[in-house]
Amino acid sequence: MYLTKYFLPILKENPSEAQIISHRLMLRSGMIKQSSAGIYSWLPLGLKVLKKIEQIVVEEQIAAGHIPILMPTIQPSELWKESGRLDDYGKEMLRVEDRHGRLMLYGPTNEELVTDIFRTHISSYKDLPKTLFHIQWKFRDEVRPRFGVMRGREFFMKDGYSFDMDKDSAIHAYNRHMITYLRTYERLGLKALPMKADTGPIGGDYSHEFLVLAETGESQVFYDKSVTDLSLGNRHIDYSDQQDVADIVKKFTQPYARTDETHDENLFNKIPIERRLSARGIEVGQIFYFGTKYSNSMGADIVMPNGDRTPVEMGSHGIGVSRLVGALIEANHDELGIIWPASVTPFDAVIINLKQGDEQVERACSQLYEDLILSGFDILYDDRHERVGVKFATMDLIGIPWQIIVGPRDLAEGFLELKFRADGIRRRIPLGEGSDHLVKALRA
RNA sequence: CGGGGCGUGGCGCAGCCUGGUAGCGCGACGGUUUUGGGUACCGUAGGUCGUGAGUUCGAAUCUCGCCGCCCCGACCA
Repeated sequence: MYLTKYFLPILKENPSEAQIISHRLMLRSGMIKQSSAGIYSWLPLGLKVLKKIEQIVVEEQIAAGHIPILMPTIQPSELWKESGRLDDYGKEMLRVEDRHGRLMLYGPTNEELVTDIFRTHISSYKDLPKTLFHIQWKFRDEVRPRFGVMRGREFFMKDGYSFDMDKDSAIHAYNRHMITYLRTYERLGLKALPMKADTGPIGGDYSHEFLVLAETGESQVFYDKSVTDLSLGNRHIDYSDQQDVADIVKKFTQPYARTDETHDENLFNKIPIERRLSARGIEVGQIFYFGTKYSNSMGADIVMPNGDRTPVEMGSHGIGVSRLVGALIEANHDELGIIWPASVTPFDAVIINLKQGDEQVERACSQLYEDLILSGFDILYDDRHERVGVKFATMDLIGIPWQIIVGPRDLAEGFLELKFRADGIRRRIPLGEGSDHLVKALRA
């Protein structure tokens, strides 16, 4: 993408409404624009990141055998009357009336809808287990939205719903989700710790939430340092192996890790003092097992092998996709701007032309651009007629991991410069034939 | 929802106390500048000062209502 043809509305100054760093950087780098309190438009750069996160989330769900669907944002209130949540949910639920005077609502979550889908089409244990998920915009009319997309009213979220014939199988679904989530966060380059959670308004008695440690987090968390050393790495997961999956989950949930809601001072004090840690955390996901709460009230029964009818066992599992954009920035930035992890960066590299208008340099830049695009990279080419300082500052701000710097001085000697955003280190690289050197460096 | 603050061109702000129909910086746009770390010069466009009512000869400035936005708290993915 040639920058002069793109839409990247950079702000030089901090908008006064943004207090925390991720919110500021998202506004300044032209990722989002506020539409009203807690509601945002996603501009090109922000949308690319949002979609990349979404893609990773989807891939990990599919890898575990979970099935994508898409449910609507506007839901009929009748289903919520059935489950009993129409009154329970309170003012957080945005209610609207259609032209016929029928009460509708903008979904804050989808248990009712998915249960309705399930009960009309599935009625036998033979069709189980099944996990349906979707990634859709949700709306919760927060009293006080804040922190930009991290606590908006409208938010993009993956929510998955598991259906199983018995509790054993449902717990396996729960465990499976925990691993898919851990994998997802690892791919995003985030350290997210699973913590024993309160079940909140959705109800149930089995729940973990995932927290990214960051000073601006909204929750106080307490944990055993040993939990931060755990990671899945590249190990292969066989999701059908119930025992193996349970063992992995056990390893990750064994060490003490709780938010202030479930914190138990006595248990915490049993951890050796040098491993006893407390910090702030951003919640980026939560998983629940809640049994038959909805299947019971909504009549989602299945026929068991012995012919008995019984309410299906359910769980729900959510990852805040739009919130993750903010969380990622909270975890990856410096005083100059954002530093994107390679997995979600809006562009793989940017070509900075130090002397726009110079025929040689322009030719070299376009050639590099073509070569790198052909090699499969997503490249931004800063071809603006701007001072170099402006270009460097802009690219540091938007946080593209690699900056390919091309100027007449180095070019005359057959070199260009490659700068890594994260550490600022620049390397002089021979232009060579084509862009082999670059491709190698970018893939490293 | 309780407490506090703010609403003046795209962004950041001044002017308001001591009423006399708007100003600065950045940005945008058009030129010149060909630049190795937030750009130099010239020029142009853009605001009925959130909104409604009131006071007054006259309101961005004073009074009241309403709306919006931000911060702290309670709440929340």
